[in-house]
Amino acid sequence: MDKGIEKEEEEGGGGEVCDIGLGLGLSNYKESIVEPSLTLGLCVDAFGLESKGKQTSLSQWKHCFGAKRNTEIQTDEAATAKASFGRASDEEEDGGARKKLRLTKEQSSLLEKSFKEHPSLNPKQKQALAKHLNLRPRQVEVWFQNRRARTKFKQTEVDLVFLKKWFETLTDENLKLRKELQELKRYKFQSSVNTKIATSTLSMCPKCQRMTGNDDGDHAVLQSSKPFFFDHFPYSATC
DNA sequence: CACGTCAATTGGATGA
DNA sequence: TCATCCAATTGACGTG
Repeated sequence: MDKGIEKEEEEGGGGEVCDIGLGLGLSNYKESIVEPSLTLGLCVDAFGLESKGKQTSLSQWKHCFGAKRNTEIQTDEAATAKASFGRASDEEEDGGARKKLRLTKEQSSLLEKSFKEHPSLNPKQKQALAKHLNLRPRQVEVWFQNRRARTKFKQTEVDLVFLKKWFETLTDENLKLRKELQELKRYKFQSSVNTKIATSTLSMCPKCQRMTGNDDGDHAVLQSSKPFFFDHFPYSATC
């Protein structure tokens, strides 16, 4: 699970929050962590709550520190004023309500380019990309996840169009085959009727051993050919 | 203001 | 147990 990381990262960058009033002893958290984490437990503990949920905790956090919003806005404005690549990674510095981050064109295009090269990142690539884009690794990871989801969705749409067309083709084919079958049945019936009529008026010539019509003294020979309906459908609909 | 987009979150599955 | 992925969802923001 990346929950641990998520927690660290999303709550990380909490330096400013820390500065504005959650003394928190964040330094106790992990000295090795570059971006000190603001654990919800701090707020929760402070109010004797047990909730571990992120959202809950965040709302508790907001609830607990109503003044935060101003700081948030200030932070945001400050962040917006920064250079493009610097902006995104500042997004969660307040550790408060989620704010919408828009990646810059440069960041997006580089991520796209990277995605085209390899739709999945190994940790090294992720780290390098994050460093290069001045984003947190988690942000890069999330971007790739969302990007894969978008790709899959688009592919599904393409597949859907293809399947619809295929379905139409098969429906047409099915209709053609049914018609052909009906015709064949009709001709078969007609043929059997004709045969009955023919046999009732035929007799064998004792001389040449061929079938002749009774009323035809010229030995009009009946060719033993294919039934007449055979060539009506030289090509099956399946061809 | 409804709606679309997209970064971010959540929770479950899976493999090492 | 941990890292990673995915699906579903949330929420901020831009736009018509």
